[in-house]
Amino acid sequence: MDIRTLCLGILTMGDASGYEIKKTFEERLGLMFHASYGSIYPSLNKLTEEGLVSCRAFAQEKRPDKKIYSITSSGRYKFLNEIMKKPASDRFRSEFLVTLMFAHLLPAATIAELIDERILESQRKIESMNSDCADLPTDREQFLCGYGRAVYQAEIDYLQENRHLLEADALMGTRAAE
Amino acid sequence: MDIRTLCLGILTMGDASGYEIKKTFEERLGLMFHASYGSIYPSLNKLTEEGLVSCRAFAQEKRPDKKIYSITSSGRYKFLNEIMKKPASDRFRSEFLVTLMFAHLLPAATIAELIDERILESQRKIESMNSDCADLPTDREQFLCGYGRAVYQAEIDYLQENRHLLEADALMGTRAAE
DNA sequence: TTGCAATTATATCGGATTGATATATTTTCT
DNA sequence: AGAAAATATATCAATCCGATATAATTGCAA
Repeated sequence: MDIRTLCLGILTMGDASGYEIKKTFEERLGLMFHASYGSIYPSLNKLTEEGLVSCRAFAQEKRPDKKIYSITSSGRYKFLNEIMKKPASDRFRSEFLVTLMFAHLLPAATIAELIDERILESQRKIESMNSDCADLPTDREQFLCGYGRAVYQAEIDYLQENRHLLEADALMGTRAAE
Repeated sequence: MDIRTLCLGILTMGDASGYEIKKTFEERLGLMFHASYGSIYPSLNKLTEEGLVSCRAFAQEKRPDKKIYSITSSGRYKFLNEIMKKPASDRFRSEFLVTLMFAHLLPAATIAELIDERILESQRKIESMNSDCADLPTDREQFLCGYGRAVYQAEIDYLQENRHLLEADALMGTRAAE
C-alpha cells in the first residue's frame, strides 16, 4: 500500500485538491499514515495518467491552475482491491526510544527531562483528542480516535510507573562514561 | 537521526560486520527502528570515508572480504552529539489502521477476521517478549522491552473492548456499498 | 553420506518517500 | 495598514526500502 493508494482512498470520501488531500492526511489519517507534498503531487499525476482519477483544472492568472481531483470507477475498483489485501506490518520509527536505548551515554538529568516532555506531549495529544473525537461523524472514526488515545495513555502509564528503572541505569552510565 | 547514526550507535556496543549490524537492528532495535541492507552497507561505506568508523577487511577467496567495523573516537563524539539533540516525532505507518479507516467498504466478516488475526499476532509478540525480556542484560533494555509489551497489551485490550463499534459500522457499509 | 534448508555474508538497484525550498495570492487578525 | 497565517502548486536532492544476486558454510534429517 503506497501513497497513491491512500490518495485514492481519500478521494472515495469526496473530490479534493492536492492541498486538501494533504490536510486530510494530517487531520484524519495522522495517527496511521503520513505523506508529504513531494509524494502527493506526483501520485496524483500518475493516477491521472492511469485513469484512476480525473482532474478538472481551473485556470488562474499568475499561478498554477487549481486542480480538483475525482476518483473514477476504475479507481474505486483498484482501491477496493488494494484494501482487501492482507495489510503489511506496521512500520514504526521512534527517535525517542532510540535515545532511551542509549540512555547510559547521557546525563541522568537529560533523560529525566526527555521523559517529562514526552509525557506532557502525549497528554496534550490525548486532551485534543478528547474534544475532537466526540465530534467525529462515524463510529468507525471514533473507534480509531479512541485507539490512539488508548495507546498514548498506555505509554504515559508505563513511563510513569517504570521510569525509575531507566533513570537509575542512566546514573550508573554517566559515571562510567569516558 | 538517520541510519548512519544508528549504525554508529550499534557500533558503540562492540565491533561488528554489516550482517551483524542488521541482526542487531532486528533483535534489539526491532521495536523502535528498522533498517535494510540497502541502507546499512552504503552507510558503513560513508562512515568509513568520513573517519567515523574504521574497517578491517579479511580477504577471502571467491567472495567479498569479510569486513569488521569499529567506531572511532570521532565517531563516538559524533554519535553523542546526535543523541543529545531533541528527538524528532515518531513516524508510524499502519496499513492495518488504514484498512479499518475504510472498513465501511469491506465485508463485515473480513473486518472481523482482520481484527482476530491482529489480536493473535500481538499476543504472540507479547509471549515471545515475556520469555526474551527477562534475559536482557540491562535495566534499560528490560524497560524498553516492557514498553513494547505495554503498548501491545493496550492495543489488544482496546480491540477486544471496542471492536463492536467497528463491526456494526462495517455491516451498515456493506449494505450501502455499490 | 548425501543432500537440502537455513544461516552467514556482501552488495547493488529501482522505485518510493521525505523534508526543504520556491513561489504567490488571499484571508484573517491586530 | 501591515503582519501573519492559510491557501495552493510544484520540484529536488538525499534518504531509505524491498527485492534481488551471489556464494560458502553449517546443521540436520533421511
